[in-house]
Amino acid sequence: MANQKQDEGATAKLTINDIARLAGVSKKTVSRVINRSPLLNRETRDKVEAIIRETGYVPNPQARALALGRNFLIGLIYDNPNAQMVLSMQRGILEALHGTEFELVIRPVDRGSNHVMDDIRGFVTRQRLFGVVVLPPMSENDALMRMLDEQGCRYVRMGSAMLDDPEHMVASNDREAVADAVRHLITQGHRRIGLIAGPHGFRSARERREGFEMALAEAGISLPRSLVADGQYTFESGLSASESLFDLSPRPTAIFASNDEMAAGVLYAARLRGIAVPDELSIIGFDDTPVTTRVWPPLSTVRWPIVAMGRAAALKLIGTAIGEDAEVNEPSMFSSTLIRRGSVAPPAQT
Amino acid sequence: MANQKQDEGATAKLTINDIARLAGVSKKTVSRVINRSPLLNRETRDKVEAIIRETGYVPNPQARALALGRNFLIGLIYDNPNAQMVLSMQRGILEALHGTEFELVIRPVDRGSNHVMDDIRGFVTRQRLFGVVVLPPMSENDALMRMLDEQGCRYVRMGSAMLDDPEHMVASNDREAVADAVRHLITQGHRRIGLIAGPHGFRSARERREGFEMALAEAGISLPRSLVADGQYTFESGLSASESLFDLSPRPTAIFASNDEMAAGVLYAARLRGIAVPDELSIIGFDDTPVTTRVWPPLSTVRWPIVAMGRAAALKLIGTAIGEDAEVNEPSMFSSTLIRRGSVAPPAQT
DNA sequence: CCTTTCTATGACACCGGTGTCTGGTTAGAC
DNA sequence: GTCTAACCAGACACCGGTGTCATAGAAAGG
Repeated sequence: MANQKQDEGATAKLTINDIARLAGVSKKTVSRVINRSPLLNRETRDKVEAIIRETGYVPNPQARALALGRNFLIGLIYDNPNAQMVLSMQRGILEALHGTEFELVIRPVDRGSNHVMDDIRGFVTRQRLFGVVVLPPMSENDALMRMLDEQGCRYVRMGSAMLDDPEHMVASNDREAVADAVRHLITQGHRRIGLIAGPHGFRSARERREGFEMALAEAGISLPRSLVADGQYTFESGLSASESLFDLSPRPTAIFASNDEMAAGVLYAARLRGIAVPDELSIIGFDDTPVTTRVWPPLSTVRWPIVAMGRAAALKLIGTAIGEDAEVNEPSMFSSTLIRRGSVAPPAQT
Repeated sequence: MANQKQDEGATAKLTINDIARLAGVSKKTVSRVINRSPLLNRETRDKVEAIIRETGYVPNPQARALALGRNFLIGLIYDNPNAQMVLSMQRGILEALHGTEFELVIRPVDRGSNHVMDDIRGFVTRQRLFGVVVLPPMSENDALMRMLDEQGCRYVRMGSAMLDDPEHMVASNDREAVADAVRHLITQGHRRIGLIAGPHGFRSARERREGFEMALAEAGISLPRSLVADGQYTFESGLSASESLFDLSPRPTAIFASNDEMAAGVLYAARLRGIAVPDELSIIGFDDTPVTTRVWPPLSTVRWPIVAMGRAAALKLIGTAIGEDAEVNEPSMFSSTLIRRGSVAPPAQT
């Protein structure tokens, strides 16, 4: 709109040739300066650097990518109902990428669709991504990883258990974390503890269920099938799943919901029935999403270090970029902790 | 891991030359096929297309970007406390980008930092982005837009009021939406209505406040300064802001919170004080985030079409790509609607 | 049948960087 | 005073596409 820029971009883009001409050197020398080549005369370097600073020259990443044969784009592939977790993961990855020349390209996919595979293939091959981070539940798809391998696309997968080479995986130990949470309930005196499981096909659902069963088994508590209700990781599914649990007689005195959304559903259902939480019913969720502190009473839950895991995943990916054989010492296994809030109490005396 | 791929990428990347050789034509002809040039012999086209299909050739986007002088990356710049809104916006933009060759690169920034401007400049120039979508409150920064202009970077900004040329802006009409919500409260019989305002410096905070004041003025209700509390769009700020409102005597019978997080804070504070909602206090929030349906009672709120607005923003941006002068007929103004849930009732008879 | 016009294709330079190899200086060794 | 080595910097090809222009062959016109 201003009159002085007729053409696109007032700052007519400078090229390496412009800098070379201004500095009176060859483009290759400028290239050396940019890439911090050690075999450069100090004066030459200073001179070129001064020009670069003055002009504000920025190398064209497309040209660089073309010449180098690889680009600086990391993809994030996800298909997860948990918005909060996706966003935290983005944050973690971006923290790791900050200050590097890498950028993050996001790609939500539809797990249900029968061309997910093609979608993702198109995504990674079209953009020639440097690598991708895959979030659960997509990350549990081994066929996808094989495909990525075939396409020569690096990957790191996130998950609830170590499913792969630690070099390609960042995981939290859901099973143990849930077992801890359930042990906490048992310590409080609970014996009839209900489980709202996550959807079939989610590894996290299985891990959490196994942790639940593990803790009960340890304490010698039997688990009738009726105390396990199926959920879909959604608020609504938590709501309806708890209905079936509430119909039981005797009613469970505590419920572990496999994620916070469902735990919020349990709480809501309890209110609808006039069941007091935590006096008549204890609830523990999983994820530590903000909703846990918005409801009343605030929900006890299991917190896992999403941001740190995202950061670790990204560092694993770009670690190989720095030096092909540079040791990548990011941890692969993260542990979660039980956050105690107001939704757990000893069972009523009855 | 498999023995057949020694080198990176089992599918050694095919180039346009390979296709040209296989098809027995020049690379330019292959290029024409890819770009659907109309002046091509049918047979030639079919032959080349067949080869492309068989081999699974995908043009290198970096080379394309270099030759074309522009790339196919859209940036999303945001600095917003509202996770849900950021994610919905991402979804809307991605919907619009789906099926095109554009990808979305995300870039959260720190508004507080005093090198935000440089950060963003680095982002858009380094990657030579095709264009960016800027979310509030960054989108209210006119200096940023000038800078983007200077860098020759297209942009579309999102906001709560039309701040710019409709070509560069997608906005919702927050003022009118809030006025509607408050009119609803007035219709129910409320006269002492409190406001929890958003942070200074957020245009949305101002618009919502003005809508609030507008509705009261229409009804001839005066607004003492004490009925307005400052918030920061966070749950905690809503919580503490409502304390001051609750200390008033007489207490307001209704509170409009400028976003849902703060509305959730009001609800929480009410519970702490033993104030019944909606019997003794009505609450309306803004945004229609999931938390509104997780709490008890579910919160009435104002819903704005985030996803649709994101889609519109992206289409505006890439619309100019299709044909330089193609009419972009995406709407620029969107309107919000009041969602009635359980947090509003007529004031108590007292 | 020859010229003109149009159509379909190819040759070649170019986009903006990087890798390789070569050549000119300078310094150190004899 | 040479010879050699070390060090710097430049020439040039190349990455994988696209734009421009030339040209061969076919179709149209006289």
